[in-house]
Amino acid sequence: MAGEKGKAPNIRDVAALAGVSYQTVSRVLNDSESIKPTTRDKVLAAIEQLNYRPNQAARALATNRSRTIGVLSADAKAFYGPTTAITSIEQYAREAGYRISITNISSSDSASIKSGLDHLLSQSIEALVVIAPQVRVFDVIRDLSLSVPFVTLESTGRDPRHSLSVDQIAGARLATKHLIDLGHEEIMHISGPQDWIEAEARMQGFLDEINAADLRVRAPILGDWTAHFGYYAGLELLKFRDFSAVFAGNDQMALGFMHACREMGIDVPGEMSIVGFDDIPEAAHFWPPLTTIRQNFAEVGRRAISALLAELNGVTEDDHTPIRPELVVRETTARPA
Amino acid sequence: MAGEKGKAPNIRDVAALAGVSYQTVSRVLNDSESIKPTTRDKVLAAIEQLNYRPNQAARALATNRSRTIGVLSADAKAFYGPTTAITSIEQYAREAGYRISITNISSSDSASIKSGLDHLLSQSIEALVVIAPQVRVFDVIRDLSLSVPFVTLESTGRDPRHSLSVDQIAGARLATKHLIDLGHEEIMHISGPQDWIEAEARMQGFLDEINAADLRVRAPILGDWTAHFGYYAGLELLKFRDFSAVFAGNDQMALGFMHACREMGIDVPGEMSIVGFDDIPEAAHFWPPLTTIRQNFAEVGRRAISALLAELNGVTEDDHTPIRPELVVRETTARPA
DNA sequence: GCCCTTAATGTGTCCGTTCACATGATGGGA
DNA sequence: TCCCATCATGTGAACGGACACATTAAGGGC
Repeated sequence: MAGEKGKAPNIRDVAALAGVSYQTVSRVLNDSESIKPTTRDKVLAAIEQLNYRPNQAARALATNRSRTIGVLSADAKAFYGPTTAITSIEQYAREAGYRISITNISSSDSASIKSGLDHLLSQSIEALVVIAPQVRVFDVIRDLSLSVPFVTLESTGRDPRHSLSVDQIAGARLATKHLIDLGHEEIMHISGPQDWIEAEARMQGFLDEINAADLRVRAPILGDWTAHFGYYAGLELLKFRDFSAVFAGNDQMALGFMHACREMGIDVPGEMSIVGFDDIPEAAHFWPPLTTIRQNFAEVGRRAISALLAELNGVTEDDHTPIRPELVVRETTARPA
Repeated sequence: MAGEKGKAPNIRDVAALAGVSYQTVSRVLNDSESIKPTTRDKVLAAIEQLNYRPNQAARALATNRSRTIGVLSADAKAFYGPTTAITSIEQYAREAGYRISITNISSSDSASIKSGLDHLLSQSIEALVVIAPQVRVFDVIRDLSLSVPFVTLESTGRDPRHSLSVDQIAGARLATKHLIDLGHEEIMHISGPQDWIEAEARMQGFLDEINAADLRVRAPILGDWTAHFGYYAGLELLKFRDFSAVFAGNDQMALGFMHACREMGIDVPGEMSIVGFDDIPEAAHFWPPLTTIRQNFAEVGRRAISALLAELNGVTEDDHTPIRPELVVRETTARPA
């Protein structure tokens, strides 16, 4: 209401109104020690009256702390996981007095990664979360020899000090083992894009388990995470019905694959078992409800911030135990015919 | 590699190395007129060598421009739309040299809205995009009498100067009319939460069309956007099979409803027609593939930034024509039995 | 060769905040 | 009554840039 005109009030305006020095106001803002309650109240009243907000840019400049955490995110076509993680990151960061700055990169070539990273770095971020688990991102990061703490949300153990994630390999093994335990011997894997670490890890888990059971290894199909891909891949693959189960790299591709099954007149799970990955909220309502691997994305986000804050505060946090994924059995898997 | 130690280099370090004054460096950075090419190259070389990055906080302080656009986003349970819009906003903002700062609010009570807005405002954002179309957000914004340009992504025409969106009412009418044209006379609507403007608008469109056709109006069910809700609502509603078609407020609720249909042994579309809203990428692969209303979220994001930038540059942009949604007919709708 | 214009570059100040240090009140012990 | 610790508050600088203005070098007309 008041002071609607001209410049925003600054700390000296507040000081003048409260009849104290600007330093006193600063002390109140940063609730330092040794402020007489009466003065504090006066200052607070002045702040209120002027609708004063501290200028973050000035504060950042003076303290040399931006209180910003950068998030580098891949332009994923499957939204659920990354979005959940980012929301959670934002929440915990804000609670800790940080803000986040997000940059999306649309392709994984190093120029675009570099430009995204540059955009972030130029904001003097204090820490970095990378949710763009494309292999190449790591090379770029290594080249830049980042001076800020960072974590990447993945789990292949390439760089265990900086990575943090649901254990993708374990999840993939869980999924594959479930199919094997049901008696399937010819299992197909529809993977995510080759340059995604998550995709690589899930494929790894799949292969590990197949080998452990001494089954025939089939070359996985490389997809792009979308339901569309799962559908078209299904149409192709199902021309030769030489497999009885599919482990899809994510729920969307599983959905597309089921669509193809229906169109080809193949019963799920009677003639074909399917397992997805992620447990997106819709998965329980697919037809049939999808058996899948649940991962706790929000927890990943929480831990990311917690790890970064610890590092910012000089504490080394050693809780790099991967978060365990969980098999959710619904109705797309059964014993082979 | 070089200068790995201590403080980040500043403009004077660059100037010293290049053998010019700091002002010359500043000119190169802002590519002002009148710089001798030789000098520019020297400066550029020094920048490169020191791996210098301008300090955004200092720049913001000096220019009184944060180059930040705030995004206030609801913690939506249905991710596709908002996420797509945000990604698009980020992209276009970055192209225009702005960064975005996102704040998620998890509930729509005014305290939480206010705190989210405060968080944003304290970063001296230059403009604001609100993707939290809860009714109450508007009241808070009005109370604060914001001094920055803002747009909200909705379309009820409450505040036409500041709103921008796919025309939700038209979309809902399209969906409803499609059902009516097929011959349905008892049509149910499962709406989004009452405090969401989008939900209100879709309901409005539904009612308009029902009235226009002189059909019986049934009280819509108030949902929460999730597939779970659609499912449980379906289980309840289908006890009384006194309707032959459903218009769901979004695709997720439609999916859950279809799940319920199947469980109750009701054939879709034979005995029950269903239309969703949004056209999420998975909708084409639901079983049966979902008839729905497509809206172009990315375009909404693009226009939001474009409108804000225009306002920041003093141009008034009058292109508030709502973006037309589109009916996508797939396989969940048919003539009533 | 001189003066004036203009292109190219340099100097002082300010942006709003915090930090290190300085100063002013208050009061208790001798 | 004086002094010194302690609490409370004030003062000058600095952070890293941008802007307004000042200055210097180069070029053209006479």
